[in-house]
Amino acid sequence: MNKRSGIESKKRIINAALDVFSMQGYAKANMREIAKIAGISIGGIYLYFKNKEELYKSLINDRRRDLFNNVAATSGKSISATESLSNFLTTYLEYALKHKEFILLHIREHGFSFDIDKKREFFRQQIKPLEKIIIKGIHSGEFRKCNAKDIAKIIMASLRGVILSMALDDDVVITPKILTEFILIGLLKNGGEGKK
Amino acid sequence: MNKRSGIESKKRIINAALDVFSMQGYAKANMREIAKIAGISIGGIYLYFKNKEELYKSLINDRRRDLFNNVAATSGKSISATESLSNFLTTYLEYALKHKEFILLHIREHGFSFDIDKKREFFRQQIKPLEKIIIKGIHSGEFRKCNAKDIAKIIMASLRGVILSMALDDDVVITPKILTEFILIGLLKNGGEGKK
DNA sequence: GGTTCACATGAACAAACGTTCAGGTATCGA
DNA sequence: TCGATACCTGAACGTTTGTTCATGTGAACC
Repeated sequence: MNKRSGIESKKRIINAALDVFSMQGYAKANMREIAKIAGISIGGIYLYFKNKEELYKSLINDRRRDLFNNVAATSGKSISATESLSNFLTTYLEYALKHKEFILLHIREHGFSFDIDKKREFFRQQIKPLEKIIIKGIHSGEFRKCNAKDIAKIIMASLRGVILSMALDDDVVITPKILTEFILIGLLKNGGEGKK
Repeated sequence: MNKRSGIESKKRIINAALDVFSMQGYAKANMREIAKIAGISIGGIYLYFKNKEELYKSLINDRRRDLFNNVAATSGKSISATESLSNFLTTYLEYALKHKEFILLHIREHGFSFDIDKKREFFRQQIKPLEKIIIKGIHSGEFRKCNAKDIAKIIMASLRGVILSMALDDDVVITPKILTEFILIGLLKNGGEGKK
């Protein structure tokens, strides 16, 4: 084999691992296949990662940070709560479409494998900005009065479901626009003004 | 060991398998553990199921039929589309809470393991009644004009996400009532009457 | 040329897995 | 008591897996 830089080899391994882990799940994924796809020998992987678990964790943490930065980058800019919400949803959906493999992996393995605490923390941090947007919207009079915490949970859960469905089924396409609209105005014709 | 009826043994195996599969996922689940929990020997399992895959499939198919019957039982009764929708959501949420293990298993393994076609068919059949409800609501004037297919997809995806979140996080509790309300009236204060 | 260093290899090992099978046991009708 | 039947056992087998390690190779410096 050609001589390569350590950095390049590591990158190759990470990419291959992301492929294999997301296609097969952690348990079924096998180091030999990752090595093959990365164009390196089995032993080679262990030069860069202590073991399978470390490889997996490293992967997940990288991507999490990435997603988090993406969301942070688009928040705080917009003026109205409606706009903020739209941006929030759009950022997530677009990121998810770009990184299907990561999404699949993350949802598949969430709550089962190691590092559960980190995962819960991650999700909690995802909800926080959403809750803020809703509170802002209520205060500004854009949104109806509601329990911001509950609604944030519902929206986050729905978003997860939408992303999951799109990642799983190629023929499920839900645009940020139509999702935002649905979340904003609901189904009823008269906007449910009879309710509190 | 005590002598048991074949039927009882089979039941024990199915229950144990559901536990183990949903906790560990298909790949990591191991026959010896299932046997232990079921209170039978490894060899014993193979008296009732050809192999691991058949055991898994049998499990999944049983539960799917069960859920399907549940949904079918509560549809068609109600009068207004709003009521129908509420029933639909409630049935799913309640079933999901009762059978967390199955839900976890189903979502975890969807699109990855064998029998993918059956799974897609299952999801398509889930969406159909929902779409009908929406069309009914539009015709009756209860719901705003919208693309019923798209909205059905969004609602189904959201429902999946809500169920997933509740199954994964014990502290995420979303009642059918609050979910229904949210889907019906959305977030905006004025119901978005400016939109088409 | 010799030495050092970073990078790479894949046979070998131990553990864990799904599955098989030769045999064992309780129950019951004859 | 004697099969016959239904139910059950777990050692054994072959395979696959994660991981290790003795060994190899090319480039850079002296």
